[in-house]
Amino acid sequence: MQADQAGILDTQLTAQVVNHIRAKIEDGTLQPGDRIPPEREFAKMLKISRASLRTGIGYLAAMGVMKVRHGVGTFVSDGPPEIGKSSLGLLGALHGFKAWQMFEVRKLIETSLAALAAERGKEEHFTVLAEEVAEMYATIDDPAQYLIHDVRFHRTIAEASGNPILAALMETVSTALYDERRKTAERARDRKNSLEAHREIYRAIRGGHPTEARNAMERHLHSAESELAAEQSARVRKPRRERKAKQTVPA
Amino acid sequence: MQADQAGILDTQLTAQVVNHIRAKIEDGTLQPGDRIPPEREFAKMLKISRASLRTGIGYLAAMGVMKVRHGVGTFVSDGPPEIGKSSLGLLGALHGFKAWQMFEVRKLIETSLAALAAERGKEEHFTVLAEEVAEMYATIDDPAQYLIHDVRFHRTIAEASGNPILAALMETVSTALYDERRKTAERARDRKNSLEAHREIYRAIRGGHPTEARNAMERHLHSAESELAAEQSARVRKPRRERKAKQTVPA
DNA sequence: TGCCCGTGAGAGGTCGGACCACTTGAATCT
DNA sequence: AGATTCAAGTGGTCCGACCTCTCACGGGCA
Repeated sequence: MQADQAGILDTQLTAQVVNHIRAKIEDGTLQPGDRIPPEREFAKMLKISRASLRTGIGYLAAMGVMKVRHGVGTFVSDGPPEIGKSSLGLLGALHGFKAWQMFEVRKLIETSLAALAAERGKEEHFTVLAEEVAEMYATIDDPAQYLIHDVRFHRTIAEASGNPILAALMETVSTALYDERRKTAERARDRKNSLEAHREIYRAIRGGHPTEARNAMERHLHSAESELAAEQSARVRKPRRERKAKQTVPA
Repeated sequence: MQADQAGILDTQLTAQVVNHIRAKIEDGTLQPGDRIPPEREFAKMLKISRASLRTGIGYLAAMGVMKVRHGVGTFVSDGPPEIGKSSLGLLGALHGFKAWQMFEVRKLIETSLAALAAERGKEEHFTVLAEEVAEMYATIDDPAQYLIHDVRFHRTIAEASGNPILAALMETVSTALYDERRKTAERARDRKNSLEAHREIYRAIRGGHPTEARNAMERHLHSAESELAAEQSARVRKPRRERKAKQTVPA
């Protein structure tokens, strides 16, 4: 488990900080929501400077393991797990990920999530799903509100799947995809179709039909992708600039 | 471009650094392999202290976007993309991810990868796959070497899938899973089975049969999981390594 | 009594600038 | 020519001072 191997952590000291906290987490000394000592104290304990300690904490914060609150303290993250949620967008720009590739991943994950939810979902999840569908009906004319319930619907399915890793991955991909489309305004007709699709998904899941749930989700995402593509094709695309020499770039 | 989504970035200044570089990457000014100015210079340009700059760079490095090389410089990452590769293990410990959950994700991703590879793979990929299978034959009695080719085989399939995001996710999950089992010694008979499985997968992919490829991969991973479970259950009375010793903080 | 606001302790955030450690390649010695 | 040395350049660490943000305590006022 001392997995710094491929890790190529910044340096010795940050690695020391990370391992120290990692150990505390793995043996249960530190649990979600717990607070670590003030930086000045902690630095003294570890016999390193405050700056180095902060580097290590920053690393953990970037991974989503720690949460720093100015003026309050530093805590172990206690919300739902996040895997590279904030980095996918940037990595996409860097490596030239295409929207269809992200969508392909999303479809893969969400269809499986739907199937798993149909298999393992509990009554409590079904209840929430039903509520969200109802809310979508109620907010069919309010795009912003509708979107909130749409997101919650998918998130609940993820939770019902019983696989938090898959749920986290869905969150990551969805977020990156959402950033891509944030500027596009959904059309009312799209929401109408979307609503129907969600109802189908809900029924398949509640009925305990994995394959149907998977197919319904597949159809839903497929049409969502088509709508998104249609909207985006109407927009101007900025081309990537060409650069050959690998040298220092002026700021 | 936009203000970082819900981005709970550490602070204003780190956000400034991240956005500055993000912008450069998004408009193509910075590309993989490029070097950014020396910290002292760069800090002066951005009119912030070197410490703050380093915080921002550390954040980007943690996300896998930047690569810092002591005594040389700081570069934009130029290898294959990584999504939370180093964080999954820690997040697993924190949120209590189970091995079966990780395996479930791995199966989902790799089976899809195999199917996609069968659809989209190019001759070059097939050639490499064939070579790796041959190497596996040759190293059937050398666990360490065998493992290397095993990994390369799967990695090549990922590349052949034409979806770098999915490939990166596979890498992430595999790494985390590998950390769990690094101590277990594979048995010769397992490698024998494994080898057969790889041959089947290879043939299905080369033949352009997505469904067969998916099924073959499914079978392969299923038996791999069983073997892993068998090995781990065999070592009862040894639940977790005791890292109490390391609690004493190596100074 | 009870609400409001000032205030200070404590926590993280930023700073600058000295000094250490690592890489690299040019200058020097053999 | 080849091996060795060394200095410049770049990231790594440290110190210690000061700024900003939160929050709770407690006095003042209604």
